[in-house]
Amino acid sequence: MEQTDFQKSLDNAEAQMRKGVLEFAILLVIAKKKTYANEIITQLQDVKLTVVEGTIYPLLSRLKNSGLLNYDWEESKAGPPRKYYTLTEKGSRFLAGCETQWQSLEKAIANLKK
Amino acid sequence: MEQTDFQKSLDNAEAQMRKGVLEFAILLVIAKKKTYANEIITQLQDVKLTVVEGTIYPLLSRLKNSGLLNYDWEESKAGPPRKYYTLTEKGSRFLAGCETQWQSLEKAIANLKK
DNA sequence: TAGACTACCTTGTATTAAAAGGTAATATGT
DNA sequence: ACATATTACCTTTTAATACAAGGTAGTCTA
Repeated sequence: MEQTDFQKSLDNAEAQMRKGVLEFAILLVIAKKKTYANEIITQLQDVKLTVVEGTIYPLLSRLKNSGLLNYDWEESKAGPPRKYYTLTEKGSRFLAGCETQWQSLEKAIANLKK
Repeated sequence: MEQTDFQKSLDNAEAQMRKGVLEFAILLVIAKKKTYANEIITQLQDVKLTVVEGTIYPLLSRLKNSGLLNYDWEESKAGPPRKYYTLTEKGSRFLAGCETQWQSLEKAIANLKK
């Protein structure tokens, strides 16, 4: 019971950290190559960043509406058509900004440990 | 107007990242030496992690209620008494868990860049 | 003794991740 | 050809929480 609560708090802390970089992580995935929602989820899973559909769809829409992403429909050989997302020029600039912020965050944590 | 929106989005992304590590950052500060709310705010400010009172008080209470922190009142030479926080044994274990998660997050981002 | 300063805390609001549920297109097995 | 499974899209509701704003009280100084 005690251990369970502790683990729950730790899981929550992990979730908080993950949330913080989610947008950044998604942009990194799309920057590498055009992809669609389910593939992004898999890619993030591979680096231990679990995200679910209910999270990613609204987020992709938000990024699209902000002009950071574009998409085009593409047929699939094994299922319904997919929305393939790419970065816009604005999205690339935004990603660059995120990288800077990420570095500054890494520096901040490193400094706090000193 | 365009530039303003862009900057707003970036600021938002920065805020998200900051939020994600806030709890971790606060624990790191307290781990170094016992401190009180306003001093924590200053310390975080010094490493470019801006936090305000309305954020930190509820958070400290939460951590206290979870058994991760303790506090004791101490007189001040220049103002009202202060609540000095320290890590409990459980808090130390929790912090260790956070460090592990942070490292795994750094690894995740590094992998996504490859 | 009035004002400034420092410290504590609470309430209301907005954002947003995640849970849960829903629609539709294609493929597969019988 | 029809039912089922799979893959893909999306929306609605809920809960957590950072921050803005506002409030109380102790201490110091002029």
